Amino acid sequence: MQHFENTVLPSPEQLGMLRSFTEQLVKPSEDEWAEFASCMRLKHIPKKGFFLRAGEVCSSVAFITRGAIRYYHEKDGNEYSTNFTFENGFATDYDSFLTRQPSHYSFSALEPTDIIVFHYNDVQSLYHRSKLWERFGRLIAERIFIEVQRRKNSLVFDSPEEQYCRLITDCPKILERVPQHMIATYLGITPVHLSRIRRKVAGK
Amino acid sequence: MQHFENTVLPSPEQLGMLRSFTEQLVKPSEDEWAEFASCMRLKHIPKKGFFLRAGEVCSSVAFITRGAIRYYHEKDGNEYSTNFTFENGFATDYDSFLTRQPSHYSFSALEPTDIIVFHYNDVQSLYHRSKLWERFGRLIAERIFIEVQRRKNSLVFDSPEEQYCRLITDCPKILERVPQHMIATYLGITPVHLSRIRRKVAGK
DNA sequence: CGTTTGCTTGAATTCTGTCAAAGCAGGTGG
DNA sequence: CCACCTGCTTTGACAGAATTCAAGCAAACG
Repeated sequence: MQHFENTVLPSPEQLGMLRSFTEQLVKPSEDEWAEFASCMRLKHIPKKGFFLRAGEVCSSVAFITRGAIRYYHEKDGNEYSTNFTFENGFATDYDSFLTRQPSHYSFSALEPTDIIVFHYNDVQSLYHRSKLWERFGRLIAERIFIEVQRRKNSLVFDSPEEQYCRLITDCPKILERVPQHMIATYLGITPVHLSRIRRKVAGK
Repeated sequence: MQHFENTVLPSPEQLGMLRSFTEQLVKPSEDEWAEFASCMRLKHIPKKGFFLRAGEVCSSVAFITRGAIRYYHEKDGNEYSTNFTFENGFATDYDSFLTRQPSHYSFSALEPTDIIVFHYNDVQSLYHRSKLWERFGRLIAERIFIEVQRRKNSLVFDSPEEQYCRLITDCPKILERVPQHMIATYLGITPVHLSRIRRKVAGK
């Protein structure tokens, strides 16, 4: 199997970011950490480059050490953004990753982006060999479940205006680093409508 | 801690349902299964009774052996249904269960319902003691993640009419066993609008 | 039988999208 | 330095979609 990533190791700084993140959930021993680290591959994605294109099976999970990745779906010639992930977050189509089905989504970099990549077979192998990494996998799955469920419910219960206001307080990174027309489709509305909502909210 | 469940054991039939479900994901030994079974508590919920009320912390996970449970959210005096679970499914506010925060949702029985209940401490104890149940927890979390993510994306990308048509084929149980006005809020629309969609779809 | 509950329908209102045009900034080349 | 792109946001006018309110029906139930 051919990998296009660099084979160089993550820098100490990059490793530190991932280790801090990981240790919020589990406390690996040095051996366990070494096992985890042996699965890492470094990759750089230039601005507007792709981590995944719709139609491909998502064969890896990426931890972002720098930059931002946007998830989007194409329909009728338009692009609908479904999520954004920044440094210190994981980017993947976990559905496609787990089910080995082609993804309906594309992932492209909004900024020059550095990621640490874990391939499917390596992840499954970690799960099988180690109770600790099995546990880590559970905690990650629980975490992203909660995230997507909260967002789903917000889409149903909250008006676009409420969602936008919540974004201002909960997730200012998105407002600062993502073009407005992408935020609009993320909220399920048109860029035109978001513009009007902003005017209305600003006038308060 | 006081439990209101019966202390009687599940019937062989109920146990069989849960075991079949479980063995789709993991293959427990007899000892492991016994450990699992020791955590079970039986409970009956009458029609219109509650499994959980908004404001309470969800302290358990329920496997439904008979009946149907509806999840809903109250806002501005209206009820918005977010999910329905039937026999052979798990019912819980997994967000509240995991985070130990009060739930924003109520769970009530649409029909007389029998459930097998697992309490938080027992579940966590299973996770800690056994790699197999840790794995089971991961697979369950992955499964419900995929389910809620697909539903979220359907809410954004599909028109109410498309969603309704999909429901007809993918989930006829809901149409047969859930009142229409609850389905409407589940689809993010008003009962009036769903009625009009039905007329339109029927005319084809 | 009368009441309740839930579904349908019509009319008026509000919300949201479409289309087209204009503004605004940053970047580039002359 | 300026003129001109180009990509993004804002605005206005209009059309279509969805909600609200209110009335009418039908089936289910005590």
